[in-house]
Amino acid sequence: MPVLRVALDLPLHRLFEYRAEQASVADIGRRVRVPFGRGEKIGIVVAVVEQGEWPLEQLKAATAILDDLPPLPDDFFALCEFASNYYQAPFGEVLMQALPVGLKRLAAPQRRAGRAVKAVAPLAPPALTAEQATAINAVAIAGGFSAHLLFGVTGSGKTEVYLRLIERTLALGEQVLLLVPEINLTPQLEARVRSRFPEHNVVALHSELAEAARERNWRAAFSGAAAIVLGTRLAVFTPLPRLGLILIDEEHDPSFKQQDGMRYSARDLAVVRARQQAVPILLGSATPSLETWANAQGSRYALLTLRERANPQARLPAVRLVDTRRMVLREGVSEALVSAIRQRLERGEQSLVFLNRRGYAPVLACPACGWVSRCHRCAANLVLHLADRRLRCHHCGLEERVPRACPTCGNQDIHPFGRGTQRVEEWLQGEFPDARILRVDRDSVKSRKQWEAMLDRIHGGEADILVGTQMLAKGHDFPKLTLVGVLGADSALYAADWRAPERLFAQLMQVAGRAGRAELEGEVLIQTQYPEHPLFAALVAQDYPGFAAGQLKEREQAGFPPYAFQAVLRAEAPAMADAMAFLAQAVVLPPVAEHEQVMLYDPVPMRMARLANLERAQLLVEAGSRPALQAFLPRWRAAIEQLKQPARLRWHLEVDPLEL
DNA sequence: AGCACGCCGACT
DNA sequence: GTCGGCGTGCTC
Repeated sequence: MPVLRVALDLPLHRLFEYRAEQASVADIGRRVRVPFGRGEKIGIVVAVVEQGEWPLEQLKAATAILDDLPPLPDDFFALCEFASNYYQAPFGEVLMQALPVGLKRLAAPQRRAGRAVKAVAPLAPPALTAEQATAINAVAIAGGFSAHLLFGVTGSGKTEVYLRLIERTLALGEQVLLLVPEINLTPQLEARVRSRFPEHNVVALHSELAEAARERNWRAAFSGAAAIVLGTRLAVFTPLPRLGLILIDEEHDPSFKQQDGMRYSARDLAVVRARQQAVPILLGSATPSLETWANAQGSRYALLTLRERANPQARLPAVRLVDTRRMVLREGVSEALVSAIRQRLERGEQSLVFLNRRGYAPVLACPACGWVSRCHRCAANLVLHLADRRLRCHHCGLEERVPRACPTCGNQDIHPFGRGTQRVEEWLQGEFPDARILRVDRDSVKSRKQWEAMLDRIHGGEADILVGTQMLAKGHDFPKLTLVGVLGADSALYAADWRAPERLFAQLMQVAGRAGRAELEGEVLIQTQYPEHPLFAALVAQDYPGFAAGQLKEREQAGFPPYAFQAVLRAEAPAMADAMAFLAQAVVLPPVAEHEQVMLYDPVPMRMARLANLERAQLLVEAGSRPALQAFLPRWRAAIEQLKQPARLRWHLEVDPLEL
């Protein structure tokens, strides 16, 4: 009697066995309906054996092996198995999160016919620069697995390199996986890919797609009908029978890291997948992550640099610092920036004021008694949103109305402190009464539809001044935009997070790239109290390699990644003492003593110590090598699972955390 | 993760 | 006298 070994979507690191008379090894990779507890579940057949580990008479019979889909292939299992081991996530959970929801349901709802995709007229490809040709060739001639970093500033023509490589891959009859940070923010790339390959089926895979569309596209990818899969991090798991190339655009972007459930890096898994399937992978960025840059300086990745601008008419914007130390600012805005904006208004050009803080002011406070608007569920302030007269917590979503007087002492004279986009917008409107100002942040743009409408308005010249957060920094070409002003950049310079400079540099390079495409010269004005800071010097020189070298040196001296390998154990509970006590037990578990190359730090409350009424603490684990860390984690995790779990405590492990 | 069973407080 | 709190243990 054949026995099925089945992976189920459970937080357990083991498989379950079922009897199945008709089963054979051909069923490995098929979904299966099985009785579980008093109900039923959908699982995936991982193995079919003659003799299971459990006595046959204790096994239940599988209800049905589903064959509406071909079996999931070996390479899919291999990637999931790697992810399961590397991130300490249960295998069944990893497998199941990789499938569209429709395939995990017991009762399959009837499917409707898919809509046909409208064809677009193809565009003539532009001529290549020498550097582009070299890069394309380097990827094309490498046989089997090869990893490359395509390093080039905005406008250097990275996309054209992607498109040519896609073209070559399609010509070989192979499929392309193109991963992007957030598809909603980059409709231009999707449009460009579609219009370039009108003969080929391009499908999108991201979490904002409707369930049915996502399943349809996933099936098209799996069946081989789709030639190009354009997706966000979740798409890295998509089974592709003829995968020939993986591309990762904006590889440094933090959104490639999943922040809940299994906390994986889609970028890192993509490299693993490329190696497993012996295909080339190309990571593109103007400001690579320091991990990737270090790999490209060493021998792991080949470095392909695009120095020239693909459009020779487009010049790099001039980046200037505005030293605000001895300046009178009005609402945080310098006279230099005001007059630069005025100039643009007179010339009929657009300006962008970048401030990565939404709302009117980050806090409302009473100068008489020291009261500040606090969130009672989080260790955070409530942000003043004057547009709808609410105080709002940006972490848990708590909302309150704005009090007229101080809730503690009754003082009527309470003030907003600091500035967000709403306040800057309001002030600029007073300063430039005739200018059309558009605020672009998550409060003014809530959906993809609104975002597209906003982009249309900007492109249609309906705005003179844009005030916005990082939403505006991502790859959009605004042809009439010639000035970028940056406010509030300094806060990242003295942040406790040692990755903050890396993120700030990337963000400022990206937003600077918005200025002066096409024929008009661009100018970037960065207001700062630290004009001598090396980060700004590198930014003015637009010298990423110099900046990266400095950062890597600091990281090496401090023993931070990529020169150390980290994991964190986090615990959250209603009482901080419970979270801390749990971590204190974990520090002294037996495997800790047996792994001398692994160092465990003392448990500490997290930076955001309270979130949505839960107290949070964490414990950092560090090793000098990845193998040392990887040898330790499974044993430690198993021991943690055996611990008595205090009531209402939840914990998780994160490998390669981006934020501590 | 669900979902049972299993013993101690405020309610019809 | 019960409804229900969540602690503990199991699921092939």
